[in-house]
Amino acid sequence: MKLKNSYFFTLREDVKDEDSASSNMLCRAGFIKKSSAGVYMMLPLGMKVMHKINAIIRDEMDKTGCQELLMPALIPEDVYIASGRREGFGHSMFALKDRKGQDYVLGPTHEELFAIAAKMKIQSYKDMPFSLYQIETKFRDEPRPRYGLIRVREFQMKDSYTFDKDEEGMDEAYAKQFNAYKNIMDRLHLNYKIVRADTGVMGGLLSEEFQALTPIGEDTLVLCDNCDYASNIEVSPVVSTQNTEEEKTLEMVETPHCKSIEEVSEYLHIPQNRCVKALLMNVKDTLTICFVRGDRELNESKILKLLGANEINFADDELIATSNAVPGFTGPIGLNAKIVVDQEVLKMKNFCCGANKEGYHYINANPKDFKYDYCGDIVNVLEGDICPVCGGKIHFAHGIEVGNTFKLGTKYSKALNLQYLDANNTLQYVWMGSYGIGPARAMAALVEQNVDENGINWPKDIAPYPVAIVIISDRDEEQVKLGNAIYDEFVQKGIEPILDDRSERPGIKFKDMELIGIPYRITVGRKAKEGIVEIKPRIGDAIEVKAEDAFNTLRELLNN
RNA sequence: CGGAAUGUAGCGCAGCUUGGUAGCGCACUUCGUUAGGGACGAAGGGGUCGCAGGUUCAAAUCCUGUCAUUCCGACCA
Repeated sequence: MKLKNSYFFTLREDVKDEDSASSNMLCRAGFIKKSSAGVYMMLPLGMKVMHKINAIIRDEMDKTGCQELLMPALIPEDVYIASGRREGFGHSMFALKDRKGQDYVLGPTHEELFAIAAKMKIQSYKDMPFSLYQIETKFRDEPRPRYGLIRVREFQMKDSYTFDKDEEGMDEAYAKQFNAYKNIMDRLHLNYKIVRADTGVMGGLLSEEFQALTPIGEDTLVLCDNCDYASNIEVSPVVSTQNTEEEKTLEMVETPHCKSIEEVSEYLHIPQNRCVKALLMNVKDTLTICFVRGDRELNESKILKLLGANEINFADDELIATSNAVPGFTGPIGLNAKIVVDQEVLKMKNFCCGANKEGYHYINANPKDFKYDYCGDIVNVLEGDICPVCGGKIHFAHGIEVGNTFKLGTKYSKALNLQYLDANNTLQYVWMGSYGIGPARAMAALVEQNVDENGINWPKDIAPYPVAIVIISDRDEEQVKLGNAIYDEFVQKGIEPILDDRSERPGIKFKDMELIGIPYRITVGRKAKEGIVEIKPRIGDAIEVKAEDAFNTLRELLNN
């Protein structure tokens, strides 16, 4: 690309309304531009990077024997009603009507259509295994788009689907895809962790996430100091220990105006982890009161799973009035409401909890003092908790979910009646897996991991162009001639460079190439007449080479 | 969906309290000087002040409504 006569611009100042290093830099460097909330234009430089990322993804998918196709984005709503997911996605689905009044949605993910496609092919067990993928635009009406390309409402996703006749086959297909995902992450040079995760709205048997590590990541990852345990906090089990001290006598004490657990803890000089707090929730319009250790927080996925519910909210005053609970002083003893107790609470002794009486708490409460309806692990782990695998200590990290793999089992084949005849001539359901990667998220995550005060620092294979040839002065004929000659040689030999042939001062050209993150710069300057140019990496010192050696030297640098 | 804020030139902002010729920096155009790390001088071009309604002789400014964007929550692959 020759910059003169190209669509190329950079911004000197930070961009308002961009809230992360990656989105700010990508906007300043002219890769992307926000169009509306959570919707971006992908500009030419951004497209270059997307193509490189997608090429790696396609290569690894093709290697597993996965075949590429393309599904529509515009899909009749019925398809999702049939699978039972229309309700599950709810408002996060973009919905519209055609001129005849027919209901359509814009696809948020495509299990249904792939199952329908599979139906056209699968009749017998001999028709499997096979796998399909696409790179397509997905639409999800996120309540709160954020962090540039990281949480958006319209985005490209590579999604693949595997079809097998039994669980064993699915496991094998999963392993192949999983391995391809590892290769993709490695080739993208992402710093990532693979963690166990909740299956969420996808359903199924197993979900693992490929998480790019960065402090702005929206997911909390639970890692062990000692072993390689790695899990998304939403499914990390809490390992609790039985308190063995002797039970004391239950006693009601005055705690005037102490509503929060912090206030109670401070007033009574009892640490928060020796208190039990109440969370007054609304589950299916029933007041559901959860009791957890004072310093814990409720884990939404865990409690929904325990109760078999889809949604949980805080209870309103009206709902609270259906019981004798006193907000701020709610305790499990003598409480007439649906009670869910965290398993850890049952191992506590002589704890403090609300007395269901304004201004009073109990001390020395014990599990034998109250009844409950449900018990389970319903809280988040904390840093310093015990690793469920090795007993070591756990710590947190934050990640961006770049990829996700699911063993779906027969959930969708059952919903959509995807069956085959086995060797005994009986109908069986197909076993499916689904696998997603967000290429633009990967791009944003890469920038988050590779950015400094001068701009982006792309990995060599991902950069929009691996090298920029900078002509110091466009009024120096020899420089212009040599710069163009080197450019032509590179193009002819298969490396596509940028040629900065603009009439700008050198400083501007250097700054721009650093901002957009070109890994190497060939500077054609004052020694051009001697046939000597400089090669400078994005970070590091320049070397001088003869112009005729520039290509080979650079190829070496790119390959090492 | 709750709480808060902001919409003024391509980008970043001031002006609004106290109504009276629409401004600054960057970017852009022309000329000159400059030329290996975001130059300097001079002269210029560019804006339905988010939109609609109201008050007023007069509205970027005051009032009402509305839309959009952002932040904190809730929510979320």
